[in-house]
Amino acid sequence: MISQEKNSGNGAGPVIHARADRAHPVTLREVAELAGVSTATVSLVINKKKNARIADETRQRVTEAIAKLGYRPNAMAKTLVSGTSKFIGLVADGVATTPFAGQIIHGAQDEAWKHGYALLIANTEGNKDLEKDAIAMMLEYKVRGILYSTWFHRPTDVPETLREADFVLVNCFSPEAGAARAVVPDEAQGGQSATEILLREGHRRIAFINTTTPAPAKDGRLQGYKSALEGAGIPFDPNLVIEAYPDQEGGYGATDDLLKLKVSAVYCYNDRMAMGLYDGLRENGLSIPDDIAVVGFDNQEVIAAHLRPPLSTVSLPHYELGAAGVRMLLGLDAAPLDSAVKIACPAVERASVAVHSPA
Amino acid sequence: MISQEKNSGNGAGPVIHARADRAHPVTLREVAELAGVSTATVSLVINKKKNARIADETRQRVTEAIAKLGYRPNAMAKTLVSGTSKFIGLVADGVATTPFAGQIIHGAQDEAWKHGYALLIANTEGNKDLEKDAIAMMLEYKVRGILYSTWFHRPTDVPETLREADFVLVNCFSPEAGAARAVVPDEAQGGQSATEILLREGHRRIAFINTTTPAPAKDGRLQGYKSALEGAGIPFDPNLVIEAYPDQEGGYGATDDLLKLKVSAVYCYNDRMAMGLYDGLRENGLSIPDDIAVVGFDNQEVIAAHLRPPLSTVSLPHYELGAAGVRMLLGLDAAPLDSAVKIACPAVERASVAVHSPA
DNA sequence: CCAGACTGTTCAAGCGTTTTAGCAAAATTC
DNA sequence: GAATTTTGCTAAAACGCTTGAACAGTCTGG
Repeated sequence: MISQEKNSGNGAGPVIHARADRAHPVTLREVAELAGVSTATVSLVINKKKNARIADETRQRVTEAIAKLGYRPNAMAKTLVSGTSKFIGLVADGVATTPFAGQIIHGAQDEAWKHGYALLIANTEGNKDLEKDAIAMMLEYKVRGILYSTWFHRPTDVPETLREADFVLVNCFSPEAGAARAVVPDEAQGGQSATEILLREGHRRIAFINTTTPAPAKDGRLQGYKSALEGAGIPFDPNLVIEAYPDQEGGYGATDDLLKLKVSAVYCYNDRMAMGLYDGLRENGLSIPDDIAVVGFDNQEVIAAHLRPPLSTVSLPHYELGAAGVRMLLGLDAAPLDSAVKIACPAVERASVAVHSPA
Repeated sequence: MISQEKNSGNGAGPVIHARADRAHPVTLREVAELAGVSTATVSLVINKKKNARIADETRQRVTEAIAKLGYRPNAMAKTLVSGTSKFIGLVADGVATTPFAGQIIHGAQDEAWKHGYALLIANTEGNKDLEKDAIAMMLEYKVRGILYSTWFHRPTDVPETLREADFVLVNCFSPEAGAARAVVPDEAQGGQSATEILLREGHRRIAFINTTTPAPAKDGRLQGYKSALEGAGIPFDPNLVIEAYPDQEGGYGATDDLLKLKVSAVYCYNDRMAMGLYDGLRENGLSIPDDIAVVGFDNQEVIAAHLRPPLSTVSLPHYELGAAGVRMLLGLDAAPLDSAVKIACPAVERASVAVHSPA
């Protein structure tokens, strides 16, 4: 409607450029002039100041002028006055590499939005120079704070410049204690939940195919496996833990070793290994879950939900990590400096573990 | 080093807060005072103005003052003066839903960065209200322009407010001609490439499992299949085209129909269908690629690269879409209003199609 | 040795807001 | 009906920066 009015008189010629005429953006002053008041008044009306005393009639006139001109406040000017912007920076090392980062972004954005903040995202793909530039850019835009995130859970150095801002590590943590606020997934609890899915169905002899790659997840998930067994009164047998590279090929390659263990169930370090293992088991004529039950870890949708049979697994709470990071940054959640906050990894049960209905 | 200096004298007590002291950000004026010059001079030094005449000695002093104070220009103030910001907005409907969006972001960011722009990303997950807020936010931050992207190639309505900005549609297009600049994948060429992978290996009777869901991709990929056959002098046989829902289950379910066709090769609408088809073929005791060759479409890494055997497919050029979108926005690439620019979908050959070395 | 050119630097206006102090007029009190 | 309070609004400074005009000095050529 508005742009219609603005464009009236342009005739019915072909569209030259698919955008409205916005050579000179409308400013507060113009609104003020049209409404016949001062800019101060317009500002007061716009921001609905509590103790501003504005006559209803005036408020009305201003509102109309705003609508008529299609006025948009200039956030830059606003920020200049207030000192800090309504931006939260998010530097990620792998938005493109992995589907996970998307969830962190999503969670962070929803939470940020809720508090009136917008996300300024920089994807570094691990490039340190880019990272430095990205942080510099964020500092120049006077972000409220920065979320520094990694695509897989790991220790990380805190870049020097990051310390110039308020920041929270997301899905990573600083090895030096007391150095940074951080939020990470609770690997141990996740590993325990994964194992418990199997225990609950009566499995007693459960193998764990761990990763060969050192990582907090490697230790945590193993720890969880042990805790679960202990909780079920089953002694931990190190022979039941084998290791392989954490991808499809690794899982496939572990098949033979696994079969030697004569277990009725196996818990894989991640869904990709489980996917490879599916192939290996199938080639051996074994059926899931009847011959052997399988659980994974990560809940990587494209894989887990669509394997045949669908894979029981444990979710990495990326969405929650992002959201919690924002809350910690804004001081809404407790954020200890001495240890990372842990977010639960919820179990997701699917058909790769038989559901024995109680007799 | 710098922050060391600032903190010297703080004693060796425990770290209270993991961030530098930045209560009052350093301004241009402070730098000017320390250097004993005017703010104008500092500004000139910082921006390396061509025709600014600054004594080396002065330049030196200013540079030192900047370093010493750890000065960061205030981008907001800069923007206020210049009128438009160095932001490009990117609204996406599915950063979290799909791994693809990450590539669009990545491409857009790399290209934007190259030209001194930062990306202001908003993930709407399809929510129209959110979308409107997001666009409003971008307009208030006076973005240079907006990239409006969808996670799968489709027609889309252009939101009214989007027209207030300079914009480009990415991975989508407006059904009304001449209404918007747009960049999309070249589905037809992709479909042709996919089919040609099979033709090149001597297959003559090739099935196409298309999707049941209407989409530009459905038509384009079929079109490409036809062109490829035509190019090879093979008449198009509609009976060789079957349709199924475009996911693993759909591909799996299409197995029986496919087998009836007695083809030596099949081209699937996407990788997920191919993944399901793998299961179906395997259950029928058929081996890939010896009994039947398979190609997919999308090049969804987690799937295609890691199936057994790895899947030959065609890449959706998301990275390029993002990059091209930015270039079109900035006027670096031609950007016709009357039809979308098409980006090639490159073939990715893997082991699901036998490679017959020439005798 | 002076006009003109050049060099190095500063002045000051302006970008679009917010916000505090203050002012005039209207309403209320006694 | 004077004093006081309340109401409705505005003036002007400030936020941190850029930039064209202007200004002293110093060179240069004639």
